[in-house]
Amino acid sequence: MNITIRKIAKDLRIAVSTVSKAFNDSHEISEETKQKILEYAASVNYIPNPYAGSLKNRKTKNIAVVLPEVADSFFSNSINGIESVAVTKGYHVMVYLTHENPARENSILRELRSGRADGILISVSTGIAMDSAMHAEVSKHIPLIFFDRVCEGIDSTKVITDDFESSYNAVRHLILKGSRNIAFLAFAEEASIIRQRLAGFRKALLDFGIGSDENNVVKCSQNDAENFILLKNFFSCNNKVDGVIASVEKLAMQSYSVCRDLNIVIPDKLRVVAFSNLLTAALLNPPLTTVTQPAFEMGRTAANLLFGILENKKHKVESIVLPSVLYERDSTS
Amino acid sequence: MNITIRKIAKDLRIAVSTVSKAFNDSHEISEETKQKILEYAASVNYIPNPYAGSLKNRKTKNIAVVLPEVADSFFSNSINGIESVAVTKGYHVMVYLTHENPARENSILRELRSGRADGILISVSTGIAMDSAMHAEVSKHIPLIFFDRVCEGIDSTKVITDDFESSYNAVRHLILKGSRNIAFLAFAEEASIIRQRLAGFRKALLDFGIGSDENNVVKCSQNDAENFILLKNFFSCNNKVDGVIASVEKLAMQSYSVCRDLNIVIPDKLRVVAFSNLLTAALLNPPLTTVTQPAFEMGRTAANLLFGILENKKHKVESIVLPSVLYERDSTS
DNA sequence: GTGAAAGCGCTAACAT
DNA sequence: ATGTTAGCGCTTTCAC
Repeated sequence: MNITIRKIAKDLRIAVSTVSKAFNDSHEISEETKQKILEYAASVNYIPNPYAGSLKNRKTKNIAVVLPEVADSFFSNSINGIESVAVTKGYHVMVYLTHENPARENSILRELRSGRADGILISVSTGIAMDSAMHAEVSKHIPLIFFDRVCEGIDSTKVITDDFESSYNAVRHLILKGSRNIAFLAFAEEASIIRQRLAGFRKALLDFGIGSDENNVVKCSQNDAENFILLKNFFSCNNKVDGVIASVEKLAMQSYSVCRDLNIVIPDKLRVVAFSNLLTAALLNPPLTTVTQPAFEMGRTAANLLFGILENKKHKVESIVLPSVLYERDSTS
Repeated sequence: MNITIRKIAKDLRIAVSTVSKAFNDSHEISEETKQKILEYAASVNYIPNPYAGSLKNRKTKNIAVVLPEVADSFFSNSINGIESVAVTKGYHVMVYLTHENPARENSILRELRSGRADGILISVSTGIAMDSAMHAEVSKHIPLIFFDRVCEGIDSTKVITDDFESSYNAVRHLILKGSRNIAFLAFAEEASIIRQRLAGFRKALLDFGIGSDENNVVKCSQNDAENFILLKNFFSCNNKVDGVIASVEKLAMQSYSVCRDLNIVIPDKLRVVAFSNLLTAALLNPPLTTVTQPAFEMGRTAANLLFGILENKKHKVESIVLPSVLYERDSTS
């Protein structure tokens, strides 16, 4: 059996409440007994059960991080950001993966209403409506903060990046480098980030008078194999396309593979810029120009916001925008 | 206030124990009342508090995954493997990052004795002794399974890969391709995996009569900036080196950067093979030959083993070895 | 088949 | 300053 507060009390012949108060550093306990208790506890290696107290004060010191996936440099770095502040606040991080499956995401959120964690940090998967009833409902019961991929229609705190502007800038960059026929590889148009990036793309085409050809928006799917074929077809059949915006990392990788197969030389024949946090971007062949999201900072900011809410209950809904940065490399030279 | 079992009992004018039993599908409850209770519960959206029961039966349905880092393709993929089985078993995954800091790792393990999670899956950080007292102690109190980076001296279940053999094979591969002066970039020699990989390296040099020159083992540090300088010096000063084994992904990336700076052409002047799970390995310049660990499977296997222990208490200590595979690419052609 | 009551480990009134 | 007691939400004997 584990050692409990009650056992300590018995061993020391004092009341459990005294022991409890000693641990909570209550001022109504004499320094002397406090010391005695702490020392004894340390000697028997006492570690409080975190969930016993949680029953009363409903604080587990756990937070849930809900993500589409983890094997992705954006998400893994945002976990780093979240963890960096969780550690300092004494919180524990639970990770939930939705694998871009709305049904799975909903069931995770439903479960999270149980009180398993005190708050939620979420980046919604594609297919989740911008006013998802489940997300709205859950956020009413437990502090929930969206980051990166948000439900725009729900009035909850959000931490996002300037997708519209950075997409606009990426397109302008391609145009300045000489591209005139630019394609946008859209991953799941329902996602907030993709909508924004697509809007920035269209606005740039318009502003620079390149003409927005709807055919230049390639609607990709969730399936890697399908996308590969899709992209192969697209690039084979549209050889006037001389610039491409990959709206997510995966699509950039696939574009590289496809171009290699098709002997399309980047950037000579096709310039590529991708929304990506890949550490290896500079080592690719050719080095990849990226729009890089402040993943770590977004995670850190979202976590800070959540702990602010958790610690003093006052929930001022806010929307924070952290800028992405364009790293110019050889794929657009 | 949240809806509880007690409220349901009151609303339905029955005893709490009856409600509890209904949820646990007890046979001593009539189908009729069971139905009534379940329906009512669903209608009011009842979700049991997971930690209330945990006080009695000490089962939280949480497992802790302790890792050196998460922004690494091996670890993120092993999380995927772990999650894939946790989901089917109804377990929740808590992620702890040690950042290769033994002190941090020990404090995490200490905390984990609190009962916050039912079991632990851990890949130890460098600097942790192979017979770490803390790890040994914790594993006596709570099911703990090592994966990949283990404490060899502790008698606990482990899931590893064939580091010695795959390292040996990687060296042989370099030799067959023509390399005669092979260096080993060692990341933290204390780590179990590095020791094994180093041993495989030395054995191969011996077997093929290439002569093991201790100077060819570069002891790298945890610090990226330091390593960059270290490697730059090494490659500048040792231009007879014509093959290199990067014992971890990071060191491969740094070698690529260094070679680019030094105008060392891979593989003409230097062949490179790296222990790595990088998805982009094939897209690098040049495509990188890798020894790839079965990350997903290792996570999945470790999790299955843990749930086995958790579910029927019988703990037969075992050591499972899953093979890595060598992907030959242009960096060693 | 259903209910009453004790108790899991802890906190927080409320005494003393 | 210290002790008593009543829960938190649930499970689990043990009665009925």
